Amino acid sequence: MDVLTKFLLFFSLQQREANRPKPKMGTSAAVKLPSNRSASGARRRRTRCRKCEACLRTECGECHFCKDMKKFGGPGRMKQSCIMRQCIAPVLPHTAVCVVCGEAGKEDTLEEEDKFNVMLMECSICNEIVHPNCLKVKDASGVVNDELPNCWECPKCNYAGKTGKQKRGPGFKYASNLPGSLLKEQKAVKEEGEATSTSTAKRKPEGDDISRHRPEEREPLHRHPPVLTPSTLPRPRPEDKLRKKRKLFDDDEEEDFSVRKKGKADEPLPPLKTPVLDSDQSHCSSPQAGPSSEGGSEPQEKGPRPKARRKRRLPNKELSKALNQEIQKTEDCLANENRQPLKVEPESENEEPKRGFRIGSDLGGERPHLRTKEMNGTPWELRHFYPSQITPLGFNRSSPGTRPLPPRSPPKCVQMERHVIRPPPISPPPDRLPLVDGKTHAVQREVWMKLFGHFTHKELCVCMRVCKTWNRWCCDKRLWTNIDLNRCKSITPLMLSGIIRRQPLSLDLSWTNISKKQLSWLINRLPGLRVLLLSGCSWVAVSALCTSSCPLLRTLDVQWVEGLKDAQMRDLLSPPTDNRPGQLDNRCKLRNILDLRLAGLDITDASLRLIIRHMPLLSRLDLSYCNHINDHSVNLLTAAGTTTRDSLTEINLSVCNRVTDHSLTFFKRCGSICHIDLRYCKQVTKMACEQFIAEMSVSVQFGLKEDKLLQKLS
DNA sequence: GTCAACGTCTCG
DNA sequence: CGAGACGTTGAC
Repeated sequence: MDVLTKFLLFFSLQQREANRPKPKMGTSAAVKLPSNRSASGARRRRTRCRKCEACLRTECGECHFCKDMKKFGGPGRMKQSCIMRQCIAPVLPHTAVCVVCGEAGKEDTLEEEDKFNVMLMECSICNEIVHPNCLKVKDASGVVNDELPNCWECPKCNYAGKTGKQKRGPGFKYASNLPGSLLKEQKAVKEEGEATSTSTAKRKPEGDDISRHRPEEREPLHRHPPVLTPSTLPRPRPEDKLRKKRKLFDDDEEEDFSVRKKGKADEPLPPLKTPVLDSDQSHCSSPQAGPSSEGGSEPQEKGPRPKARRKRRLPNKELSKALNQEIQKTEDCLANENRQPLKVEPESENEEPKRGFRIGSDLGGERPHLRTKEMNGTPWELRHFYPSQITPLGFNRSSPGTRPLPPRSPPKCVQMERHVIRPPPISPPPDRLPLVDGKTHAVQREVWMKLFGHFTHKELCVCMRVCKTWNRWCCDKRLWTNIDLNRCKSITPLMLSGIIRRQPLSLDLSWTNISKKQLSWLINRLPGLRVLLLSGCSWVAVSALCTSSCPLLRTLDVQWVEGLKDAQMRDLLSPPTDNRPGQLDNRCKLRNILDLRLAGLDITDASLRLIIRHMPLLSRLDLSYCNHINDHSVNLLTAAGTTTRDSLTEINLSVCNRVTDHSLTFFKRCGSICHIDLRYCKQVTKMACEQFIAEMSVSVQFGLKEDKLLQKLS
């Protein structure tokens, strides 16, 4: 598609957004909040949008929360939504009404441009829900938070200079579930990015603000419509995301165009502006407010929000790098994005002058999902705090805060850490590529898919930046069944998010520095994972498997894991010790393992006994370079009554110097053995191997593929 | 009234 | 600080 086409697409998306159905508002009967709940007023609980991909999914039945549900045999105590169904854009309840006029939102009755003033907006700081039109304070401007539908920082709070944190009432949840490490990392990442983005972030808001603010009061002037220039095209940048508005309700999954802000120097491409901006306002429909910036933690910081751009350190590998980039960009776009400021805040000067941020924001609106919630329902904060940053794939994006802060100090934002998890898209991707003229490209998706199937992951990441449709297509699980991050030094939150989005069947994290929390977080969100390669990782990280569930895991590679010995194997293989009601599953979490790779570990027969006991389906076992493995170990594995005796088809004992010829006699008992690797076993002789072949020939024909490498012939 | 699950509290 | 528990809200 050419740029123009993309833009057109963008516009159409915006329009859609504008037209998207709004939640019905309840009647005035709805609960009313205390009129003065200003700062601490109780917040209305939000409810599912019922339209996002997450809401449309069925429960996975495998996540932690599903397992707690009575319907899945759990105790039902946790009362939490399935992880995969956590709403991306929770809406105000139907019963919500304006604290001023007592009426529900009326956005359905107006055109896009006017909707904003008549829709209910919840202040993320004081929690007040009002129609912007009902506010008396006209001078001040509110800052819309795109991350969450109908959310903003109301003019009063803005004017007061409150920061989200300060103001934030008790209602804002934090993503307490997220792995701290992830968060931290993200944070770090963000900060890096933010440093650069600080100004931007704020700006955005500003720009946005301007545009968004009540039309009447303020002129749309502020907003500068982004100029589209061919060059500007769509690469989604982080910031863009920020800016984008999210379409809250849209079903589209990924959107992708991102517009660039004009002024970013960073951008590779010249900044674009979208002409459409104005229309963006319409986006407001789901304005979100969030204390944007506030990362919550420090009020001050808000000001200088980091720019959206993230500069994260990229992993060494190209793929990881590409993945990261792709994630960032794409997701930005996708993600819903950014908050849009309604008006310009009184802000600080530091910030950049309002630029036409909005541009980006508009675009951004496309994806609702982005706003996914966090686990346990803490998504809000994320959104509020980092509206822009939150993206499905990448948690962190540094997004600018809504409000500009004075100091540029790097934001610490504690809250920034929170991150939103966006479930993989559930809606079917478009079958054809939309063209500028409204028609579609003749070549169907499946044909493109065949083409994409020949690309490397790195190339796919590049393709994902081309346009929204390609983004969607290139994210197809079929193209990412195996994600290889082997030896990628830095596993970033964005990468983790990207992995979740792609739901690979096989994941190679070998020789990475992944942390326990990251791995735990990841595993819990990859219920369909079949192959997990963790060789060379630390035991601390691998220990995440002790508490995480990966029911379909078939292949586990923990070779050369530092610190993994018998005691650790026990922790890994032992069933959960929690016998409280509801914790019914006391079977080994790795009971379905078929292929276990333990090369280079200091394990003894104690571990083998556990393996025999807990892995009844074990077919392939790699014990190479295990110095404690000896003939007795082989005897155990092949003893009468053990499941491994019949299930083992391949065993690797190469470089096990304590194994002798005697082990070969034990293997004769194995009914299914097809491959025995005894290479470099000093105490195994070629003669013994030949004798084994001769004796087995009665029933099974073996051959020596290499010296001391026995393989069944056939 | 029932069911789902949000958001906060509590405990380890 | 994170995970779990649970009161309560919101939808139907």
